[in-house]
Amino acid sequence: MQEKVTSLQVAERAGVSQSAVSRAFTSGASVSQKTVERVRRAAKELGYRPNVLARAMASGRSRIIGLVVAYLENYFYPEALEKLSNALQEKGYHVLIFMASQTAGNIDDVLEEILDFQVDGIVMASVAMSSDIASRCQAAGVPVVLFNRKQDDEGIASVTSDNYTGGRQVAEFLVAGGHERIAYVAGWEGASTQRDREAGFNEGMRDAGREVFARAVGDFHTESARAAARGMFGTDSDQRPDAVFVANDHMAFAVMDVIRFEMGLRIPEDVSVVGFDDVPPAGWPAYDLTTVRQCAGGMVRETVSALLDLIERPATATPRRIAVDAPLVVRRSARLPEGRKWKRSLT
Amino acid sequence: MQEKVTSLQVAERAGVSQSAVSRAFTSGASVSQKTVERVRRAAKELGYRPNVLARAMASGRSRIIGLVVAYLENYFYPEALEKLSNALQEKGYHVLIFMASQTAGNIDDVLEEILDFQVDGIVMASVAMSSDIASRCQAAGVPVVLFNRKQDDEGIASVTSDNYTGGRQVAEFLVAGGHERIAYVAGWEGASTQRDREAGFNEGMRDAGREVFARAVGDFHTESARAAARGMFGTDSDQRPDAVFVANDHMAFAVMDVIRFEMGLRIPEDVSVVGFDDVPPAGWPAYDLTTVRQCAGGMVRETVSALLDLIERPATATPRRIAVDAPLVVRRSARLPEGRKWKRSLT
DNA sequence: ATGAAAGCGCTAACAA
DNA sequence: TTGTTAGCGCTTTCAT
Repeated sequence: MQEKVTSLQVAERAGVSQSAVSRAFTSGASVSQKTVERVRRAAKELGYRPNVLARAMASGRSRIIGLVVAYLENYFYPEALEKLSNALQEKGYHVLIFMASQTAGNIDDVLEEILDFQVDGIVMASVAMSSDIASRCQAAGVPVVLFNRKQDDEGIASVTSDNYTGGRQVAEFLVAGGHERIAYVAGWEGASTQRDREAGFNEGMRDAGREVFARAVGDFHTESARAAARGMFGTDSDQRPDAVFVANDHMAFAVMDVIRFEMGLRIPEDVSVVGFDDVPPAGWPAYDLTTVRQCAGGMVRETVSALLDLIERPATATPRRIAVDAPLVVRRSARLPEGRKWKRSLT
Repeated sequence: MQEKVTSLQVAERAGVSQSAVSRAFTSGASVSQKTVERVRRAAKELGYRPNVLARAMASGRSRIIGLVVAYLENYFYPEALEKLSNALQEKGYHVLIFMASQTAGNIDDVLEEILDFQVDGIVMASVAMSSDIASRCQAAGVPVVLFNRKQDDEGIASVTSDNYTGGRQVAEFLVAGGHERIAYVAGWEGASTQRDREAGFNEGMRDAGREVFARAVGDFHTESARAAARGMFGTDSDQRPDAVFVANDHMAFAVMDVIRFEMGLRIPEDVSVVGFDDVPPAGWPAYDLTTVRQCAGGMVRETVSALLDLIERPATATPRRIAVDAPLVVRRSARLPEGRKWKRSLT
């Protein structure tokens, strides 16, 4: 087992001071090109690499971002996580993961643990955060960005899709499709995504002079969504919705399966289904789900940019609250309205 | 923004030495109960929490585990990641994520970055690692466990399913089902999982006095798998397989979709399909896929146990190479053989 | 541009 | 059990 190589040893070998070694590995430090080369060569010969932890200690900046994530069951999150980690790596930051159960107390504990690591910033994905928690981070001087959740509090940075407009579009689309009995399957009601999607949907319905025919709660979980669908569609044909907007894709798949395989109904002939997220399975032929796309790439870009701004320019940066465009992706799970406005999407 | 509270300040307030504070926060240290209480109280009043990075520096143990992961597209990994992170958190370790593209050079860079963090251990998931890389870690004194991959080298710890036996069972199952033309869709051929699954499958076929009717490579990707399926099933009925074993579920979904929606064939009446992994969508009614279950929970347990053993007992521990049982889960995507041996699974 | 020196906040001998 | 002391490996003034 190879001994640990320190900057001091490199310094000796290169015939410079230890600080020179430090500077040679610090971009933007004031060192001559010559020194850098000598140090770099000595370092290579010795197999030296700077110790990130020591650097973090001395500089007070760890270049670690804490990511709190509640559940990876929704396939939107793995994709987002992958992109987030990549984007941060490119900026020289790394992601320390914290799985949090939705249980209230847990988030608090997790937060303490995160702060213990002296992280430079925190991304909270799919976590309903009390403003109290946010202020604790502020107090500790650690910027936070909510990902795919938001808070009423203006002081808390967040990046979401434009859930409201997304929900609204679905209402317009289903009304235009000539549906008579349009229902809604809600996600977990503590989530801002759920609330905004439903609010937009309701507003769209109201503007069309329509009412939501039925509503059930699926809590963003497969089993609850199935139960909701059974209650909603297990009745006579004139009491049953002929279209349903489901608050996310993960539940929409469950709802579609109940409709087709338990109720024996056809999609979209008997029932149109629309989801939200556009996770990969939505594009698989077995579902071919019309849905509102959450652009993971765009959301991640905004998140990274907002967070790094807060970290690197704490004086001037203010918490952004961003809503990324969320276009409707028209596939075959829902009847296509007449007219050129609604065209089937190519993917 | 609250000032940083150090152990020294706590010590002063509690009227003890700074080391006493350190001990009060170290389990198993020799401190009197009385001191612990006084320190804890002072700490609470000041809002003090130990700085993990400083502790890591001083002790030489970061309690950080580096996780290298190549792609989260296969839904087996999100589940495994969630469980792994949780299991490690319980043991007081945390997970630092490194996304690696499959590109060869990239893994090397990523490895350097990981080592810079002075991680206590490394889990490499779904990464084909050269033994060279492994020995570099050994040299640096950092234990590595491969997750869902293995190496010929005996010195490298790994945890996989029993892919060989899994593949074998599939052959037996499909032969027992009375299939005449049994085909195989391979994953990326650089992966040990692919090779072991195929080897077991081939062996099972051979033992039954049968040959594999057709073979194509899907590289573990949706699009390649679709292409493979098109080539395989786009022919006359007597030249077309009546059963296919696909090297993982992710590809199996793509293959099923091509068979049903492009070729217009029925599953399992015309073609039986069997996958590998048992990711959640395999249980969804739209697929209802017969598959070999990779028990993520069990694999994670073994991984954590093997890794912590290596970390905490470096003297005695030897790299384990574990193969976790992988049972066949019988659903409706494949014709059920006669007899009591093969019973439909309940889930 | 370079070096000397003082920490960053903690752990770990060593003494007492 | 407790306090004292010496680092862990780096960054960062401050001189030069």
